[in-house]
Amino acid sequence: MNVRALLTERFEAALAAVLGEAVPANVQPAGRPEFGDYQVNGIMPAAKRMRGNPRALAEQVLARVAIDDLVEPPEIAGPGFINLTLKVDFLAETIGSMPLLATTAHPERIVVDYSSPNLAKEMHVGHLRSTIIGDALARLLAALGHTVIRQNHVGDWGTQFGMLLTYLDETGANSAELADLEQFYRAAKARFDDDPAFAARSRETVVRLQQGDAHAREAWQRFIDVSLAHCQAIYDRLGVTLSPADVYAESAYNDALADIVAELDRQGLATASDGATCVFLDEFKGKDGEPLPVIVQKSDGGYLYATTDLAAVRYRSRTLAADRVLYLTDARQALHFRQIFAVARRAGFANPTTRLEHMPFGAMLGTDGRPFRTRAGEVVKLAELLDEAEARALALVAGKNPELPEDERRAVARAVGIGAVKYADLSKNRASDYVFDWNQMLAFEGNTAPYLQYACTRIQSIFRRGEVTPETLPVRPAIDERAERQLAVLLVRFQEIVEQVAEDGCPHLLCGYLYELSTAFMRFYEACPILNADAGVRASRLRLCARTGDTLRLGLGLLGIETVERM
RNA sequence: GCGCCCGUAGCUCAACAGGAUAGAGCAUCGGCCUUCUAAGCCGAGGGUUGAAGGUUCGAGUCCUUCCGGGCGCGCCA
Repeated sequence: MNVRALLTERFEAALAAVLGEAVPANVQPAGRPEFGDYQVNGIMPAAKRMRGNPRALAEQVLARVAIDDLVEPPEIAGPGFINLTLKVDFLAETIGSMPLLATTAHPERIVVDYSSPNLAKEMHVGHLRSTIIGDALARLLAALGHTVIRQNHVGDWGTQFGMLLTYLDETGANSAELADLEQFYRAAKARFDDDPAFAARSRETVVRLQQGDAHAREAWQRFIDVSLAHCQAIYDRLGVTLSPADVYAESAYNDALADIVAELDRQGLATASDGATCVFLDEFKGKDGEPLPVIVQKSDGGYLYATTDLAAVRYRSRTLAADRVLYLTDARQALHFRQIFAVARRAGFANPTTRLEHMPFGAMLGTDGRPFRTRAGEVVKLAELLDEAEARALALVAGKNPELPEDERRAVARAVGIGAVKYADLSKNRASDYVFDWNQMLAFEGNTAPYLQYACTRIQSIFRRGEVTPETLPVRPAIDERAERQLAVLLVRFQEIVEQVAEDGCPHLLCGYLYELSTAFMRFYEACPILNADAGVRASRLRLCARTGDTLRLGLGLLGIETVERM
């Protein structure tokens, strides 16, 4: 149940009845404990528009609003806030009988375009954000009952493939030698830069490849297969839900590109400019107000990523029948996607009802605050990052809990290490730049995955020790102590947080919530004896534990983070 | 030059639609393990939210100017 939405609905109905028009109630979680659990902030702006007295309006609204099943008698505070305190009965009933997460009444078909590495190179830290944030959103949207279509738009067709295939051809490299893609890429690049004849052959190879030359295609396929296998190994290790079936590569759009340009031309949107084919839209101006082009075909006849992205929009909107398409890419591509979406709308490649949303994320910075540049030899491969994370976690687990058997210790280290890496990324607002810092990422304290995982194990441990199964517990908890109440109020907020993340695409909100929930649980755990309490209280507190554990596990699950029995 | 994003405690980050006294973690200092896992809990210090104006009952949030950083701007993706 979405408590915030419920309160908003009730207050907006009352506001509409009083004012005769719809105005936002702006219900938010209360900023301070003394203000209750939620506060209504919409009275003051509404009163201002009506040139009325906010407190008087608040009284009128309170006379009309039907909320006594949910909250204690509300208070009007300050210039016109309404403070709401949830009834203990409502908290107990919600925790006792409402599902953790209700599915949406309006399921949609949602394409999530994420990860999308370039297959010319091995995956590195630069691919982390798209992969991890995208996967969390895909899981979360699916859990809300939407139909999620994952699209891994891998780069398998760029000009650098000419260089790689030519080098592959010349060296006759086998699969084992290809295993280190990074090394292979560097060697090919060095050759390309040093040897003009090799560079020329590379460019010819691109042309042959795009013409469908059998030999070139065979070598290309061999290379792609190796590279994709690398990616899949990383996905499996990360616990990312992408599979080979989700790969829909750039090359898949090849056959549509000519038609995209032809269609733009047919509609009079295409303009020849310096030999290239461009689309100019009024809303995009460059310096001195001169129009900014979207180039869809080069002067040599080749197509560009803009063309491919337009074809992808059309495929997703028409063929996949998406209601919504989410693009998880670098913020640097913001202008590109604004242009693509605008052109796609104008040309009718996207149905008018399809929502196209770029969900950008910030740049990768080093600890010095400078942009994290991928100079040759300085990229951190994802595989190495994950090795390091697991090794650090293993050392920590061994120190903290030496009694754990070897195999379990390894499993815990994996969950903790991988979880820490994913959570470090998920817990930060994706719009901000991202400081890549080993120590920060692998510090297992505070708002981190291990803290949340630890809270889960504490709960598990209580049930083990008490030899209690949650099914035997009473449905409704009694909520008497302050720590119990604070925990309960957070527990009933889960639905509203998940729905907000689904809307905004910001998993850090869910992270913040889960962390807050965990700290509330830790305080409850310190303040309220559970197993040693009298039978009635004990059962009630175990019910709160069970609900907290279920919420944490589900929440972490939506983020793609594993939990363990003990650690 | 034009445009987009960013600037919050020493560091890394929050602050949800303009709401009430800007919050966490790390680091620093001080407490708490003979009772459910101390990866924990409790407490202390630490801020002119880059600067200056403006809008209003109220601004970290909106507007203007400036400073500082990042990125983008015709045939790479």
